[in-house]
Amino acid sequence: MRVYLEVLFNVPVNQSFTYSADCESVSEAAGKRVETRFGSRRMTGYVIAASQSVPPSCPLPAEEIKPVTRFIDQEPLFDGAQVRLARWISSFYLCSPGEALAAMLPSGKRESTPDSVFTDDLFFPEGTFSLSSEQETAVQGIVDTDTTSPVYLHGITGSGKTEVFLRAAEIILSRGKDILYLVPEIGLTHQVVEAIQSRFGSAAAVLHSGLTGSRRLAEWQRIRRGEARIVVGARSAIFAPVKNLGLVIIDEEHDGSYKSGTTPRYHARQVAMHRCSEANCPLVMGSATPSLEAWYQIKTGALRMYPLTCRLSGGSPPEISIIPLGAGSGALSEPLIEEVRKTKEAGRQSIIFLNRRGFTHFLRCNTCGYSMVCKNCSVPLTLHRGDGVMKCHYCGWQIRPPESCPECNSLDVGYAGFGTEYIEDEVRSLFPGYSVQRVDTDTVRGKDRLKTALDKFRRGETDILLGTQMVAKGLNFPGLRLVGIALADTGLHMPDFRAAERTFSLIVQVAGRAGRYFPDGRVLIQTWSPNNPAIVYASRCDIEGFYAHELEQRRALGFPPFSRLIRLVFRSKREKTAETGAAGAAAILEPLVRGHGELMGPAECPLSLISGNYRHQILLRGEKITPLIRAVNTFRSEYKPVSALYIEVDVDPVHLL
DNA sequence: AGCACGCCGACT
DNA sequence: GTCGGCGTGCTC
Repeated sequence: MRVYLEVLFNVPVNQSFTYSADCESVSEAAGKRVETRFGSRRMTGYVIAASQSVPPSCPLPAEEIKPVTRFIDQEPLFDGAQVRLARWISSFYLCSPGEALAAMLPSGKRESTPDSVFTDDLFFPEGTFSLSSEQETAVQGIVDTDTTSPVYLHGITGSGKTEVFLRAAEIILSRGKDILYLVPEIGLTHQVVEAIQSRFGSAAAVLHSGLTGSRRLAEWQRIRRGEARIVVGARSAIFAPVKNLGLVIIDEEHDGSYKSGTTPRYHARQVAMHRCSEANCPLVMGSATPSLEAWYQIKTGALRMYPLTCRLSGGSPPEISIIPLGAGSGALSEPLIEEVRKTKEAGRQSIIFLNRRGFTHFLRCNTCGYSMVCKNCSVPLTLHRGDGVMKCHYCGWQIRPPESCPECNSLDVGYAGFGTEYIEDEVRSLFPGYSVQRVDTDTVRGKDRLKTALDKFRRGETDILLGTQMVAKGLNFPGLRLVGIALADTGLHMPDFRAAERTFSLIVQVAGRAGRYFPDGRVLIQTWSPNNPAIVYASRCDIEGFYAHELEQRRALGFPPFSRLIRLVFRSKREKTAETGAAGAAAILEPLVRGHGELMGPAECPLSLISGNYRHQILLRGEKITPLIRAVNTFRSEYKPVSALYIEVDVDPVHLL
């Protein structure tokens, strides 16, 4: 039987294409992938519909319609619900439906079987040990069928969030519904994955980044067939094809990896909200340091918050001290050196935490730590050596760099980097005879080497671990006593309005590592800005205080959560093209957003040159996101960019570099 | 997004 | 005289 297929491709074209195929029946084709000729190249296409007649959307006569080369899948991969979700993604995040669908689906060609088999194929709920009353209340709040507003579990590290999630999952599963359990990208949430696999056996599917395409496809089909009913995975697991969605769990909700960095630039939390409201099922998120967006919703009552205040594993919060750095400081201060020694003498271990290398083009007073921010946006200004001015990358405001510090009149103002890259040498020479291990993406390639390094530390074979973000999450080390944060400021000088939020969150998360098992944990925060609110509140573990302060800042400056943003990046090999392209776009966009918000910029992106491309940006800001999306849509249809100019659209951006 | 087709400068 | 630059337009 000759059938006509409506096919989408992973190309930025808002259109489907018609192909033909010989099938047993019309219904067997939809939801499968096909291999086709598309123009002059071979491509994978997604069959979203099939019929016996040429669909009206096809402008060609039947005889010019090409046949597909072959069907890739035996079984369908997706159904109407997923196509609808793809269309929603495409309209919200401004990409083509084909791009959205491609991002949702696994790319494996043939299913393969797992190399490790489950020993326990039985689903066995584990209702034996009891929850605290706080935990019990939270579980009831999540599974309560009378209210469907999302729930937030706010709890410090070790307060038993995972147990609440798992208990709620058991209850939802017992009602015959399915669960999506999202964890951050960094594959260090082993405990959660292991807990789920041991508790739910083969009813669980794990979609981690280490899976091959064919394994991923096999897991995907297990989910589709209803064999796996609880899915654990990173961002893209929000698209898992569970039949009867009953609960979505987002662990470490504040984590930036929930936002996709490539088209479609979706946020798993936003997609989760959409899926849950379609399925009329609960959504629960949790973190010790919620995103400001989430915190604001808790305060307005849009999210129901359940606090978890007890440290179940015993121990007490670590003692946290701020160590101010000043002129002439080395990378390690005297107090930190002293504490590392004391820790070793006590037979315990230290972690020295290094942030990523900071942004070096900002101006800092080397006497008082003052750094210059935009008067409109309160975002760090970056220096342009070429024209000798400081510029704001949000609004374009600029000013000449001062000769002396506006705060303390010191003449020692400059742009010097911090030199944390030499910290390893310094540590080794300061502590001869100590075993030192550095853990970051440069030194630890591949998951095995990371795991080996961390296992070694856990067994107490390493005295000092030098680490980046990788060691900041989800790991418990029994022998750990001291956490030193080499330079808490680095993040603060990022030209990004979320800099304070990230710095605060990082310090609180890192501090949570120390004193997890022992009552005498110590955290030392080295900083040039000992009075910075993010650092001061973090050092006191004053969550409420920080959020109240930061919300006021955001309100005053009109940034999220008090507004929504769309970022447009104009990228070109030629500086002028990017600049004039952005200017031309701004002229069209400005009247389109008027009445719904404002246009900020155009300005150079903080990272103005990435792999040979010059980048300029426009930020649209408004109270509601929908009119802004509409404005960008109209703009896209009106504005024909000159050649070699590429436009990237990011709805609700989380990184503005 | 690719990729082919097409129209103007520096090479054997 | 060609090789190749990337601007323009299309993909069922």
